[in-house]
Amino acid sequence: MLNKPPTIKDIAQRLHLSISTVSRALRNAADINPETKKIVIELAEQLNYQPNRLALSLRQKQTNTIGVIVPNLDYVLSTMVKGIDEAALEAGFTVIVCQSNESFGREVVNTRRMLNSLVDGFIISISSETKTNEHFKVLKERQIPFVAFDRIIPDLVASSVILDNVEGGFIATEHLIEQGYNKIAILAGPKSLGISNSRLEGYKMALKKHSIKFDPELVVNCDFNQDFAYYATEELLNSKKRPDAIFTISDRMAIGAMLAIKKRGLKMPKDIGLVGFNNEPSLALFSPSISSVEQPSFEIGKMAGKLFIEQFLNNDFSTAKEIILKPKLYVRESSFKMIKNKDNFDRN
Amino acid sequence: MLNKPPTIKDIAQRLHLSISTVSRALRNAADINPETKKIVIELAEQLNYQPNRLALSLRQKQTNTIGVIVPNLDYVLSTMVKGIDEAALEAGFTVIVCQSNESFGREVVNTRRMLNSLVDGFIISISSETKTNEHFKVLKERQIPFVAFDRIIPDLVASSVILDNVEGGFIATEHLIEQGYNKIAILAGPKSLGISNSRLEGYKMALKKHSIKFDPELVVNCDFNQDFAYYATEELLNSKKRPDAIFTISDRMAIGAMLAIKKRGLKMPKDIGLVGFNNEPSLALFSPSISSVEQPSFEIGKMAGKLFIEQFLNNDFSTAKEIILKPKLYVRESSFKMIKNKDNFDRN
DNA sequence: AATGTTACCGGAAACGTTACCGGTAATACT
DNA sequence: AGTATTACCGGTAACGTTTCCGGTAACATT
Repeated sequence: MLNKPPTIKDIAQRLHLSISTVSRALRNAADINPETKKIVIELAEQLNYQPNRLALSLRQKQTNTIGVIVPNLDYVLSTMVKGIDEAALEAGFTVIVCQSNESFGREVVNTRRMLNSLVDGFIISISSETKTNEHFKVLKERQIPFVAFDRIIPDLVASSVILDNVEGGFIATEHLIEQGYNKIAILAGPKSLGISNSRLEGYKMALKKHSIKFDPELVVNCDFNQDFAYYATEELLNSKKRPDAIFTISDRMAIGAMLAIKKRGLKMPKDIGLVGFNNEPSLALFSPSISSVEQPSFEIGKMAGKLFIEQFLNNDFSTAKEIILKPKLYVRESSFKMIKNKDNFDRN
Repeated sequence: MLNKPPTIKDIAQRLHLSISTVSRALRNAADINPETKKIVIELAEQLNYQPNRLALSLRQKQTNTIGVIVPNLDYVLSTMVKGIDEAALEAGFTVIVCQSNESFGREVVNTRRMLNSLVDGFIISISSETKTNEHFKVLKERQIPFVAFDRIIPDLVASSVILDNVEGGFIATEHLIEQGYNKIAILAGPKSLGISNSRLEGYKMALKKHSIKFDPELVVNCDFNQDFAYYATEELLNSKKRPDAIFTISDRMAIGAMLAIKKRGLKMPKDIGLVGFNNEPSLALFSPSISSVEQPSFEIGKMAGKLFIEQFLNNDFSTAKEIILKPKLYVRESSFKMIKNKDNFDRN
C-alpha cells in the first residue's frame, strides 16, 4: 500500500469543499465558518496532513530556511553551528548545513545550489581558499540577507559576527611577554585569511607595547594543520633565531608544535612557552596542559543567527552591523612560569 | 535595483520562444534545433540563469537531496557526515544536516519537517533518547528510502551501516585480559542504546572466553558524558570491588575516567588499565596516551551514502541490507604492560 | 420591497518547472 | 502526386499551495 501523503486537495474532495476553503481552515484565517474549520482540522489530523513545504515556499517565495556554509565541522565551528541552530529554532527557522571542506569550488557550488530557492539567506564562514567574493556579491545584488561569521568575507561590506582576533593575538602574546619570554614566534595561518592577519596584528601590537622588536623571521605562515605546524616548529627550533615561546593561532597547530617540542626534548614552560587558540577541551588534559585563547563559539553562532533573523524580518539588507566578541585567555602549564595575573589561570 | 533571478519565462520572452522550447533547450533534450538550443543556452549563461529547484522538485517529485539526522556533530559523527557528503556528491545529491541534539523531540520534528518534500530520503543516527520508532515507521509506509548508520533504529528492519560493536567490545576487553588485568569494569552508555549493549556483549564474550566470571557490579550504565564518567570512575575506585582496568565505550568517557584515575594518584598502566572507544586524535597525545578502539568513521559514512543511493536508484525499499564494518584497536600506554600483540601498538 | 451588510465559500490565477500531446512544415519514400 | 517520416515547436496540464476576486445566500436596514 503506497501511501501518498495527503494534500489539501484530498481533504477538499472528501469533505466536498473547495481547496481554498480547506486552505483557509488550516491556517487560522478569517472568512471561515468555525464549524467547517473544525471538521477540516479534524480530518487533517486524522490523515496526518502535513503541508508540502515545496509548494508553500514556491508560492510565497520564502523557505524559512537558513543556509549555513562552513569550511568544516571542527570543534569550534560545530559549536557555532549549535548556536545558530538555537537562534533559528527560536524564530521558527530551519538550518541546513553544508561543508565546503575548505575548498573554494565547493563553496561556490554550495552557495549557488542553495541559492536556487532553497534558502532565504545565508550564514557563512568562508573557506581558507576563498580569495574573491564574486559569489557573494550576487547575494548583495539580489538583496538576499546574509551574515558572515567566524571568518569574514574579504573586501565586502556585510553584517558579521566575529571574535576580536586582534585582541586574541594581543592577550596571548602579552601573556607570554609577561611570563618573561621575549623571542616569541607565531605560527600564523594562511596569509589569505583575515583571522590570521588579525591575530598576527595583535601579536605585533603586544610586541610594540612592550618594546620588543618585531622579527619577520619569527612569523611562519602555514596551513591550519597539525603536521605543517609540526614541521614548522622543528624548523624554528633548528634555526639560529630559536624562539623561546610559540603562539599558534589554532589548537591543532599548537598540538603539532607541542609534539615537535617534546621530540626535541624541550620542557614547557621552562625551555619554551606555548599558547594555542580556540581552547578545545582536550588541551587542559595534555601534559603539560596547554594555554589557549578561547572564543565564545556558541555565542558567536547564536548572535549570527539572531542578526540574520533580525535582518531578515526587518527587510534590512543595506546596513551592515558588525558584532565583535571578546576572547578569553586560559593560562595553563605550557606557558605559566610565574604568577602575574593569576585570575586567568585555569585550575582545571 | 532589485534583480529578481531570471526564469525560463524571461528567457522565452526575450527570445520570442515558448517556455517549453526553452525548457527543452536547457536540459539536453531531444526535439530541439541545435541553433535555437545554442542561443537559449547563451542567453541563459549571460543572465546567469539557475533553475528554481523548488519548482523543479515540486514538478518531478524529487529533490535530489538527502536528509541526514544526527544526534550531534562530535568527532566521529562529523567524520561520518564527511563520508556521506562524498558519496552524495559523486552521485549528484545534496546533503542537508540536522542535529537532534540527542533530543527525541527534535529528532521527530526534524524528520517531519524534512519529510514534507524537502528530501528524497534519510540517513539517520538516532538520538540517545529515542526509544520508539513511530516516526520512522512512516518512512517505511510511504516507501521513503532511508538508511540507519552508527546507531541503528530499535525494532525496525532497515538498511544500515554500522560498526561491529560486539567485536569492538570484545577486542578491547580481550586486550585488557591479555595484558594481565582481570577485574575489568565497563562504563557502558545508556541502556536504551544498541551500541552500548553490543559493546557490553562483546565485553562479556571476552570475559567468557577467558573464563572470567561476569560481575554486574563492574558494569556502569551512564550517559555519554565526561563528567558522568568521572564520577562513575570515582565510585568504582572507592568500591570494594575496585577494578584493575576500565573499558569505556567512548573517548569522552575515557577522558573522564582518566581524570578520576589521576586524581586518585593511580598510575596507568601499572595500577589500572584504560581503553576508550572512537580513537579521537587527541588520545595519542595524552600522557599516558590512551588506548582506544577505532571505527572507520569516514567509510561508514560513505557506505551509508552509497547504500542510500543504491536503494534510491533501484527503487528498492524492501530489502534491508546490513553492512557491518570492523573496528581496530590502537594500543597505547594506558593499557600496555607487556608485548603480546605488538602489531597493534600505536607508535605515534 | 428594495437595498445594504455580513458571513462564508468557490473559482481561478500565480509561483517555475517539466511532460505530454498535437500541430506544422519540410523532407523522403513509394 | 500522394503519403510517411522527421524535425521542431507551442499549448496546456500538472505539482500543492496561497491569495485575490467575486458570488451567493441569509439577515438587517431603510
